[in-house]
Amino acid sequence: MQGNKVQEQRLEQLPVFYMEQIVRRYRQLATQSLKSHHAGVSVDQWVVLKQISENNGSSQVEIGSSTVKDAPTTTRIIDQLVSKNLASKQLDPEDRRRYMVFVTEKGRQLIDRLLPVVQEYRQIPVLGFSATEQKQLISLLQRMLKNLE
Amino acid sequence: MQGNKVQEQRLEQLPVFYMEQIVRRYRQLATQSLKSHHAGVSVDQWVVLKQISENNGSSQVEIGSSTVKDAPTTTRIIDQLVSKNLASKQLDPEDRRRYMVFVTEKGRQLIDRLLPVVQEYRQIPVLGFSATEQKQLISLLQRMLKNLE
DNA sequence: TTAAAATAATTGCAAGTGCAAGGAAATAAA
DNA sequence: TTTATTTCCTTGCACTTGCAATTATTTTAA
Repeated sequence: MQGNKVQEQRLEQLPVFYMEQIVRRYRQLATQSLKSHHAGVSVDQWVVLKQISENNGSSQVEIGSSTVKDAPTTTRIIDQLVSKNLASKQLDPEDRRRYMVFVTEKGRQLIDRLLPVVQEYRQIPVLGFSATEQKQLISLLQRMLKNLE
Repeated sequence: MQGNKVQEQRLEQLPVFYMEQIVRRYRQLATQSLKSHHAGVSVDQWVVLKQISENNGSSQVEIGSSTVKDAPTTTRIIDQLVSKNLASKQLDPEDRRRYMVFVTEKGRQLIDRLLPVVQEYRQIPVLGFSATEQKQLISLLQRMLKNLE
């Protein structure tokens, strides 16, 4: 029976299988690290806050596209930052559909304080990787992403 | 000001940044593919169902550990499969804490029907990858995972 | 000028996930 | 035996996320 059996494929041979675990554990690690430093922000909030600071005054869609999050998610995260007084929104007078998003002074201070913390846990997954290996990895990942577009 | 500025790190240099996108798009692709073939099961349900079929009669913790999902998630997915008549649970008479999980005939038929579909979309992310590159990738991912343990 | 289409942001909802807590049964220790 | 610990599974809750629908505004086309 089943003479034409398709070749079996184990989960352990699927890159995505590992990636799911890596992403999950990495997020746990990051969450934990932020918490232990009393960051007061989640991983996503951190990423968006940092991105705002690098594009101060840009719109929510711009923030969203640079962090690769959809519009509703971006809205919600920014609102969380605003309610924590780390960011502020201001209607763009030249296009009243848009909000210009800014980092507050408190937000900037938080960034300065957390930057070294973040830099540190970001290195953990690639501990022991040579520069070449890191580039290789990134390149492979970019190709995968392209395949999925 | 800020003379000792930490070296900036762009999101585009973070492997995890790509992995999140890859995982997300891959899941979308898989979901869509299953739906277009009227699978009637989600991606996670598929993975668990397949895993059950390869370890017929094993307990939920065993299923969970082989798919790397936690106990509550495993319970819920299995219950979904049971309610769809694709799997069945049966108390282990020798250890009445455990349930032995089985694939039903309907479940087995579904697996046979979906296997080629799944095999196909699983190849998409690594299209154009040589065997060597795939091995390299897996190896790098395994090292990352180890770093995170 | 008016109508249609596109864009920015928001809201609501269904579904999934992680985590903590709890119940039942088995095992180990007292 | 009795008690304590461990294991397997389940339940509840808070939180996130993807998706569809909606509003307000701007841009394009008629």
